[in-house]
Amino acid sequence: MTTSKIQRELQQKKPFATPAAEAGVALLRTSDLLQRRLAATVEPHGITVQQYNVLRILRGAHPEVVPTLEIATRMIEQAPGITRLLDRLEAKKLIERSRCRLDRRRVLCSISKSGLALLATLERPMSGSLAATFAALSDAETRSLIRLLDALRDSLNPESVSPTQNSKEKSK
Amino acid sequence: MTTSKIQRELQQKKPFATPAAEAGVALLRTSDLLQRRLAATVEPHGITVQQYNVLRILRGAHPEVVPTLEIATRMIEQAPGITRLLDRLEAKKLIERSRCRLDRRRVLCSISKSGLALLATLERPMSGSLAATFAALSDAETRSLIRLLDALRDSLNPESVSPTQNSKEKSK
DNA sequence: TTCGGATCCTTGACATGTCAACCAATGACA
DNA sequence: TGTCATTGGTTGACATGTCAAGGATCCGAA
Repeated sequence: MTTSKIQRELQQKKPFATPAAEAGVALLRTSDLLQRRLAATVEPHGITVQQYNVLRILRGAHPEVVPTLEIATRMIEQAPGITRLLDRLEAKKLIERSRCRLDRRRVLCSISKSGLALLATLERPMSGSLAATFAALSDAETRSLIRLLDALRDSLNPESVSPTQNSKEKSK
Repeated sequence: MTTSKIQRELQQKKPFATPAAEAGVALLRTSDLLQRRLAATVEPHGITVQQYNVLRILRGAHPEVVPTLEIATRMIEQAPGITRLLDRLEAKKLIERSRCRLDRRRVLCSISKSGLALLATLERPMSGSLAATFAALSDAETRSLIRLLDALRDSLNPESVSPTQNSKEKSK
């Protein structure tokens, strides 16, 4: 075909210069759409996708607790965002926070009973949204997609960013 | 392998329930990383990736002009976000806006000379970042990825959202 | 020609994310 | 035991996105 699907979606006149450019746009756009679908799924329950992810992390660790910055690492986000995200979750009583006794700098987080209940409620809708989305692909295709994305993340790791990328010096 | 790559990245204890769940997380996470890399690429030049995309759209139409809502459609965003995004671009003198004479409700946007110059400057760094990212994949793999993502977007289109998804009525 | 409903944005209020700067606690070393 | 860099988090200022509501304009029918 002469015009690609994504090109039509964007009503773009000119074709992409490289396959990489097209794949990049396709990746960002597809992810954005998925993000929106998932957001629409959790939104009626008063949380965002990010908040949902934090709850999942905390449930995964349950009954152990997780320090704030470890959550930040597992999400991709910066710490300040996590602090406030946790503030909101705590305000909704979906998590609990307490200072670590051994190291009083640390704040330990854990999921509350209602947090667990909310996750249970969201289980079906969320896996339904995912299933509906990936119904477009066969199992083999889904696994293939996973493999390709895994390879991409390898070259996207902060460490492997080429020198020309970095405008800011991070030396000590 | 018993534990997937993404599972290790998230330091997740439990394996994914379904391939769809794993693929969903992989998609969102990979896209987020790409988004960050691209953001780091344009940031030294004082714009965001979204602003860059708007400039690309306007350059694509140049010398024709584009009404605000058409930009909103091509980006995935809602209109209010676009208005303010355009405000910032106009403040930086990268675009120009004017009322349409035939239909005074419309605001027509076009890229300015310095907008074009900025895009020219960003050409190399941006395609470099994309190339570096997709260097991890062969051409055939990149095309395969594009195809899989295209298929996903088909089932992610707002129209094809299953009824149970929609909490809000959108009937007229 | 004038009224009412659509269309195209824009504005206000608010959620959330980022960077820079800060505070508090820890831990190592003099 | 005092000092000081490091670590873990929080706060402030600001950018950007969302939803709801509000102009302004257009258009078609009475």
